[in-house]
Amino acid sequence: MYKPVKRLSAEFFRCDVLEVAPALLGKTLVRHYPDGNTMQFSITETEAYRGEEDLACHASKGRTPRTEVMYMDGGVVYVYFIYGMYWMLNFVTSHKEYPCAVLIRGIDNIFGPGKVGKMLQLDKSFYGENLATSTRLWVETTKNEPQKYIAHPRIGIHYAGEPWVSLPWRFRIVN
DNA sequence: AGACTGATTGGCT
DNA sequence: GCCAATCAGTCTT
Repeated sequence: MYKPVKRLSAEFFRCDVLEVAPALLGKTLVRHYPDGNTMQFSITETEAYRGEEDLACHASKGRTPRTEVMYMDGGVVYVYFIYGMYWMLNFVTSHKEYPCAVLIRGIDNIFGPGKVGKMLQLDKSFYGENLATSTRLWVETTKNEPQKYIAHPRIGIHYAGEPWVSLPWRFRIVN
């Protein structure tokens, strides 16, 4: 049965990041490029960062100019530049004053958040982009059923220590 | 004003 | 497994 494709509303992002992160798997990420082209990608891997108490979350160091957007209501974009090379794409979730975000680690056959950001041609101007109203980046539902996934520990956060390095907060589609 | 670090990637040992 | 590339944000002086 056909189900119309439609953009995810802000409400989709305004619940627990541990619900939103796996729910984004299989959803369609749409990018309208400056050259006029539009491309769609299926989200294949996500990772959850949850509040100041999560020592792997950037907000664990408190509210700063960089993390400010994470303290907004869910449904906006958090991008940051890292290792002098990569723009990382995150969606802010939950509600005001509870800084949580989902890192997009994989889309289609692209594995790795650095490569995702490169493919999407992200830059600082996407900081705070509203996913409900943006004309260049948003997420749509698909006609597919919810995707099966496996949860794994998060990558590249050894500095956070236990229990954060071991929590299965990375979600990956399985066939 | 200067030093350090990192939610990565790709290349080399 | 190790390490360089490369720089904004953050912390220290």
